[in-house]
Amino acid sequence: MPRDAVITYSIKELANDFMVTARTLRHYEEQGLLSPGRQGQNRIYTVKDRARLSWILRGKRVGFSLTEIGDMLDLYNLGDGRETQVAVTKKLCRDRVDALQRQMKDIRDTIEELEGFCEEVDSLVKKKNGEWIIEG
Amino acid sequence: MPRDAVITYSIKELANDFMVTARTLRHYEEQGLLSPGRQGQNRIYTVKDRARLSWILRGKRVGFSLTEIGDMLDLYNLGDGRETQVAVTKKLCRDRVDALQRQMKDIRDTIEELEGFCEEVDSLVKKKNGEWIIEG
DNA sequence: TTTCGAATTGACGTTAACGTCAACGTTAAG
DNA sequence: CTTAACGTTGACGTTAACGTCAATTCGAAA
Repeated sequence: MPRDAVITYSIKELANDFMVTARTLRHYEEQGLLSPGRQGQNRIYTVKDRARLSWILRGKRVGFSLTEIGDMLDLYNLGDGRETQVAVTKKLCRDRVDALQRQMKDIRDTIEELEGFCEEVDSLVKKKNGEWIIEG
Repeated sequence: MPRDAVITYSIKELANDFMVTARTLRHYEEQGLLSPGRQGQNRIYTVKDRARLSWILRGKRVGFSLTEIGDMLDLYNLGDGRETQVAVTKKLCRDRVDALQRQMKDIRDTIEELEGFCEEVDSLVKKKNGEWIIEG
């Protein structure tokens, strides 16, 4: 029972919730992607850490490496509004978006190809049946 | 100059065309993804090999592993029209398509987030300028 | 107080997808 | 004939993203 009303998670809780191992969370921390607080020696994860992890995992699913994800998370840590930094950040952002859009096209094409193949298989079977071929 | 009118490619030609190394093509062959003919000792790639390679690389771009891509290419080698095999093949196909569609959603979400962040950065700068803050 | 479960920190192992390098064969040009 | 360019087969190296295991430590329950 939490003494305060602050929602936190143990490493295993968070790991289970996101279907990853505790080792994975420690690894992400080693890589600087997460930095949970400590309660004594143990890690305690907040809701913000949760959101961050969610972002990380989605990044992975779309094919980014951990270092790339780290870079993207760093973008959020601007703080200083130096004009050049802002410009750089926005360019990186747009580059990412472009890459993702190219990836979407690839996926669409692959889906089409797979569905086309699926139909091909169907018609192949029907043809066989049409010629009264019961089994190959 | 080719003696016949059959279009073929050397390993380096193909590699250059697709912006990969020769080693990569040999690696794909080791993994059974490609099986070019030989002219003496040298590999000769046909137009079919080209198409296969194109498929492989697109598969990579959408996040499949080489073994997964190999499995998918094997689907095309049905030949035997055994009913069960056909069913299995179609299920694998559909599973792939589902996975790809989930991936598309992830990508769309990520794009949204990135664009949202981009605008956030913009408004942050304008605010600063509105308050006559030239530089952070 | 002992014991148990959950967490921690090293540190080394593993897999995928190539990179890199050595040693060698072939062919066309000078 | 010899050099260069291109190709070949091992075979070992590398990086990323964790897995795995050993040796603790800590807090709560029996």
